[in-house]
Amino acid sequence: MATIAQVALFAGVSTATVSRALNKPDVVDEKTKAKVREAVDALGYRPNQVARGLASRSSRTVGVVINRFDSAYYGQMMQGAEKGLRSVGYKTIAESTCEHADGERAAWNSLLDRQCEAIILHADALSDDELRELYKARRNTVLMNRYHPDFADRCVYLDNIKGGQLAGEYLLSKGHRSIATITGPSSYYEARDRLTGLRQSLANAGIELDPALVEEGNFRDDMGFTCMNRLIDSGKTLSAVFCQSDEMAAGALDACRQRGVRVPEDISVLGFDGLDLAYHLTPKLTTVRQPLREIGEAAGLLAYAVATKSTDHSDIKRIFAAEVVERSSVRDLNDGS
Amino acid sequence: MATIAQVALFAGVSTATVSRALNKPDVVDEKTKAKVREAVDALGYRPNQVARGLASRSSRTVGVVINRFDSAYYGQMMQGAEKGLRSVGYKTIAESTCEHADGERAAWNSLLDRQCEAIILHADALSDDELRELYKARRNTVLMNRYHPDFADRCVYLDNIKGGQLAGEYLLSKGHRSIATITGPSSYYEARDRLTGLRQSLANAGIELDPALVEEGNFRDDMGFTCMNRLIDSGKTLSAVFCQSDEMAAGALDACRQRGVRVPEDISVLGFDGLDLAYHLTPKLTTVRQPLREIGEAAGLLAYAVATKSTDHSDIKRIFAAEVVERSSVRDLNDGS
DNA sequence: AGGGTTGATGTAAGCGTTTACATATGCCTA
DNA sequence: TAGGCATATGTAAACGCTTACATCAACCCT
Repeated sequence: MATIAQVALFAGVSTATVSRALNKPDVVDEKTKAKVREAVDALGYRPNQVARGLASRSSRTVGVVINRFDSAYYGQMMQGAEKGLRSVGYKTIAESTCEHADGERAAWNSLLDRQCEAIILHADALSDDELRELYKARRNTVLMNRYHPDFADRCVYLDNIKGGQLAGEYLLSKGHRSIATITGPSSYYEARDRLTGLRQSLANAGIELDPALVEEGNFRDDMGFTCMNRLIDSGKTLSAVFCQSDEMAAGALDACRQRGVRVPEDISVLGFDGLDLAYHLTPKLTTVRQPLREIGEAAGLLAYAVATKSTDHSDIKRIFAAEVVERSSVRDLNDGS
Repeated sequence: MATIAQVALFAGVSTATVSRALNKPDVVDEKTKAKVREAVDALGYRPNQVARGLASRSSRTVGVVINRFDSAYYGQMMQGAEKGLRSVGYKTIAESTCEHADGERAAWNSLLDRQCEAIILHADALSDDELRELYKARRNTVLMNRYHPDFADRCVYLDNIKGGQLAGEYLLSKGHRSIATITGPSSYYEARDRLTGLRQSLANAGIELDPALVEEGNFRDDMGFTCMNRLIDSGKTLSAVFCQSDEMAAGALDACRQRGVRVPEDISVLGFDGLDLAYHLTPKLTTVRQPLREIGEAAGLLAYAVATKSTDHSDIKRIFAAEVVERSSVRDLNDGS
């Protein structure tokens, strides 16, 4: 609770000298520094970072606005972002929005009011147009795991098209030809991209994705359940279904179990995300993993670069690639032949 | 980026009046307020919360130090805490520590330097003695889901003894008599308490817990796997095992599957925590749920009370009760008789 | 010896607010 | 009409730092 003035008094120097001794040690005399150190220790002085921020107009803080904390998906990105920021001495002030556009806007504003030097936004609800407005108003926003064409250099994201391709190629490589998919909402570009990627990979193999085999879900497990049931009811032959999220895959697995279809013997199921959840499912889910922690960390680093106005941040990775984590929910059809 | 001085100039009043118009509207004239409002709108003025905090010496911020964000367990508490804090207009500045005592101490200090008015600590690594020191130094710390006898009124936590009892009583009610348990590390009071509770409930039914049937795990799934194997290998008869975490239960389920013991036909498995994970396991795991979001929210509210030095916070719930969430991993032995 | 460097420190003006205190105006009452 | 009291506003001093600028001493060079 001691102030810099008290330290200065104790050490018999001016506050400016104390400040310099602490912040730019090379410009102050060794003996003076010793006196200051002594005073600091004696008084248990710790600089008030808020005052420091006000005076130096740099809060060393960035805001994170995120849908929610209590899901592994967001949690991993949050973890990565905070880690990245912490590694450069920045603090993370976090706000959840419960998937509400008003919440996202309000959080963005109030974090700026707190003098956050940059904002990491995981915007689910805000439209591209609104994001453009925000970005115009204050150019210090970083989009985490979302791509926006107008400020691509402020986006850290997964290449979803490649992710979809990877899913398709993997299934193809295991001998699957009749492939179904349960997508996310078509209003999400992630969902569209993954579908596009899947289509492309099939097309490369001369296969067209049967429209009757694509069900639109919402990334959540109950829709995985519903869509899988629809797929089964359709009576179409299908050997594999690619779910655009692990949660939907979990629902799909439940549906299969209830209907007596065995996974992977009768139908193979491939997930997407690579959450811990996938590991705990039965059968253990083969899935396309997004490197969420890495994406979060990169977003943190990019936010730091933005905050410090460092012009060159070409060293920060912004586009990430998915990878398949092979477990036991996809059958290798080549084996049996 | 407008400052209060510019607003004052624009409105033709003093900065003090602008400040009052914004913060205590009832003491300023209606016409003046209108002028101020106009100026605020015209200039797009938004008060600098950092400066405001410095001047009024209240940052309206509390710090949360937590092990990590990327697990459902911590995520839920984090979600609750942030929600509680947000509901009273406070910001959450969060730091993860990766289960490291140094990290917890460093985070605690640096958050205080940032003028957090209270700290919510989920301390895993810090010992009771160290916590006592911290608390002595600054009495504005709240312990989230941890109990410390020396400052019980600053703790929000689950009644783990009752939780253990509940587990025992539930198993008993389903007709189980040979009960095994896989505990957390005995260095954790939670683990000891849950075990105590289990013992008590069995004792009430005239049963003594067989020491050979208690395995010490570490709350994580690999140890659940290992311990379950040991239990099976022991050759002892047991009809149910109570795992002190859902993760360990997941591991235990895996072990059973590998060894060909059916759950719940051959052995029943009861979890603890009530994470989403439990729902996705096969069979769906019956578990003793801790209300983690509620605990987090209460911690947030208590932190607020501490921050505002409100003397009476008897309305804030501090001790929470677990509840069993019934699913399909525990067999009802009464049925078959 | 005088002028120019260099290095170390002090002085004081911010940073953008809040707030105690002073001042001014109008109104009521005796 | 003077005194007292509200009410509304302004003045200026904080809050705890940083930092541009001024100052001063010591040293070096010609």
